[in-house]
Amino acid sequence: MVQKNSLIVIGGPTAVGKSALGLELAKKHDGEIVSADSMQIYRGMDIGTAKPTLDERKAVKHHMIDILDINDEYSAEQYKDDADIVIIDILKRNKLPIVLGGTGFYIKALLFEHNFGYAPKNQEIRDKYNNILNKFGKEYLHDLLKQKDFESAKKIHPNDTKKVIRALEIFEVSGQKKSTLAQKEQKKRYNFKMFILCCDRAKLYERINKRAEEMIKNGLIDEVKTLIKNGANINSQAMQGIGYKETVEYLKNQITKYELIELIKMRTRNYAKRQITYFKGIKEAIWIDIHNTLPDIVL
RNA sequence: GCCUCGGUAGCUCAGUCGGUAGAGCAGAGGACUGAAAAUCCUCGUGUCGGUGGUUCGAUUCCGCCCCGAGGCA
Repeated sequence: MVQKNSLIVIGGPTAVGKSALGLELAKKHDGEIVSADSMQIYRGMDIGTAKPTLDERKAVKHHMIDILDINDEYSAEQYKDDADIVIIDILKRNKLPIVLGGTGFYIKALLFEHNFGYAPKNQEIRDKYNNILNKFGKEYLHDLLKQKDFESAKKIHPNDTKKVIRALEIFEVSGQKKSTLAQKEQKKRYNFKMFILCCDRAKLYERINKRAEEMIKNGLIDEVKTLIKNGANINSQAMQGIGYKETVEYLKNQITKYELIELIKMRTRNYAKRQITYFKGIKEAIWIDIHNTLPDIVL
């Protein structure tokens, strides 16, 4: 039996079969799904994100899906805040929250204390450092971080300018170093039991390839056309999703339809691999092979 | 039939003025603390199309053959 105030977490690479398991668990244990997916959160992105169908969402209540407009920005921190509200509400109604998704960073932000104090995104600061980057280069930017936060600079590779800039941003916004703010021991914010679904790599890639073909057949290209027609910014966070940015390239005649499909397959495989690596880093995770008979998860 | 250009890592191609070769992508592993479907790091031996010749030594030069693309007829 699950302790009071605890939740189930289901993670794993894309296309492994998380949704099906989540639905099954929710029905069995009177649960509700709290999606942890950085792309299903956007309205209008359905086919390319393999969003649960309306029927599925009618059968089991889903949260954290379709809550943003296509051009909205979002962050792991905001996800944590929004998901907290949802989870507290589910628990209040004596139901089981099932956090389910492939965005490991969101899951981690939700489950563990990060204690970053006040260091939100600041576009001006990012622009400033991006300008410095363009003018003086990666090494110069990294040297700046060395002066301000040597420990973080040591951890972040000079080529990883995105993370270098974020560390600089933290320092400038909060006046504190990222390296001292980051806690070594991550305190849990919830009682949870976490399952990571996985399977044989070759089988996973087969599923991914097949799903990419189906997305095209099911109208991904039209979905992207509609999004753009309705004002989607091609450079928005959402439109960087796999399948979306590639379809934009196709619509600009930069790649053929065949290339589009193969690109989506490849990028999704790359992504799945990164997801697996990310989840490997979470000690609490219990790994389950989906190809053995669907696991009977004892709560 | 003749001429030209190709045939090098799973793929696309670089290169070796003759001393057995290297990038990108793929693939594998890894990182990730307010952009995460993002961003970044590490890992490259393959009869250099085949076969003869020249040479101390050929993937590199020469001959012949096979395959592909184009041109002339």
